[in-house]
Amino acid sequence: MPPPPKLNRSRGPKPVRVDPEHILEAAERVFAHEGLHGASIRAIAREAGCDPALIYYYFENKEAVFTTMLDRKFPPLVQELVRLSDPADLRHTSERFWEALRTIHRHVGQDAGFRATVRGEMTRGAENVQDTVAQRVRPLFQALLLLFQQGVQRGHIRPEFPPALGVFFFARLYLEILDTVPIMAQRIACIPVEQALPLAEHFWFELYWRGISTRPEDPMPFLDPFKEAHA
Amino acid sequence: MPPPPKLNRSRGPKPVRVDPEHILEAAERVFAHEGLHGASIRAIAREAGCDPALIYYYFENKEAVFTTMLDRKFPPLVQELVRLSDPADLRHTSERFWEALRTIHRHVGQDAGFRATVRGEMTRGAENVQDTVAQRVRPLFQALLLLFQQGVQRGHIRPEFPPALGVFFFARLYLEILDTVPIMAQRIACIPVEQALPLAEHFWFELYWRGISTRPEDPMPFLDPFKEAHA
DNA sequence: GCCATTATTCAACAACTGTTGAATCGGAGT
DNA sequence: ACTCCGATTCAACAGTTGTTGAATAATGGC
Repeated sequence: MPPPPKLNRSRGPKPVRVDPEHILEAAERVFAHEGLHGASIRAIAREAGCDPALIYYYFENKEAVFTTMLDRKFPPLVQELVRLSDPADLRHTSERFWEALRTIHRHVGQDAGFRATVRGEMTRGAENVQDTVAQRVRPLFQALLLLFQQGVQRGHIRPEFPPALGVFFFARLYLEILDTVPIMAQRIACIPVEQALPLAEHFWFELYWRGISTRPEDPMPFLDPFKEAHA
Repeated sequence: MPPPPKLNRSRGPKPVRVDPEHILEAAERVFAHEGLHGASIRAIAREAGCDPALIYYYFENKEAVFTTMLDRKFPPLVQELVRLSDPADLRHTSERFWEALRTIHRHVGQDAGFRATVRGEMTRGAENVQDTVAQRVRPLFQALLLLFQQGVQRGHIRPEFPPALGVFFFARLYLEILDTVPIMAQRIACIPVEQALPLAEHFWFELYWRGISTRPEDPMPFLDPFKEAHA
């Protein structure tokens, strides 16, 4: 008796092609909750609505999916920050830094998964993954460094503050705020989550600028004031 | 032919008993690199030099190992911070905050794994694990909040700064510095790692205090100055 | 010397992981 | 009509995971 003709009618091209883009978007969502290590190929495939093997058809392995995802996210952000650090921009340094903050917010503010992944792989990931991430972060760091140094030259920023540290505090700690303020607000401090983040951004920037500024008490008119009660 | 008498002489009590303490210490080391999700019972057992099943003899499951570990670490830290927030302590608020920073450093500064785990499970962990962690963090938060509020009352801290945010920035961002400065120094900014962390702590505190202080320009004599060149 | 208890391991379970080779289907080219 | 190729899936691989039930050895009490 010949084996019953398995009704694998599902093989072959689908009505709508599952292209790499589609897989990357699914991967992003899955990496979000799980991190690089925790996100399984099967979970990504499930999210993308295809078979795990199809992912290997388009990508060499799991790590390639991850790095390709990075390469889609980082360049636009870096480009915008590079434009911001143009020496011809003569606005006050505090305002340019505020703009930098908003730029970062626009690019990665909605994407907790991306941030968690980058941070996770940076601090805990395997050696080569750390390198991969660091490579992408470095130009971002360089752009902000330029901005910082211009601030020192123009007398807006305290010259004794180590620029590398200044940039690190600005960017990395801001990401940390995006990541943890919602959770802390909810679980520890019992602040309504929607108010927590804008409030935190405002006061983080204020604190930061006072910290590095040569004239900490100067007003920052471009910052919308939060006059209402604070928890 | 009867099955050969398996020479399982290794069963039964060992010459030295593997007590729960020993397992917890091993678990701490393993959670360090891997996080709660990534650390396997088998890896912990290997580190402790026993069989995985023995861990289930002492602990209900993996999560129980984790929470027991938390319960050994948190209380001493909290206790010390509570002592620090005693209203009878009349030193200047900046000095007390600096002491709080050093206290945190003493308790969790050496233990990157503990920090990574707490942070990881807090932001990414399952719902109930998040609760577990939050429960342990809350008293710590409360102690620092008290310190902050005393600072406001004594006129040292800007009253318009939301206290919850102030405390959050202080503690959570400091942990972030402990975690990421070494890596950033090495991979991005190319600063020697040994110098990076003390430098970062110093300037973080300075920045923070200027940010929340009513008199940001006042000197802080208790801070050892870093007069040497900064990268 | 027997017995119960305690500490320890073994061996297996089912579920999951990254990855691969072969199979299949649909359409384009000729 | 035939062939070829790109897109897709199936089924399996070897490994790892959390967890458990039974087996075993040493120890202490009687």
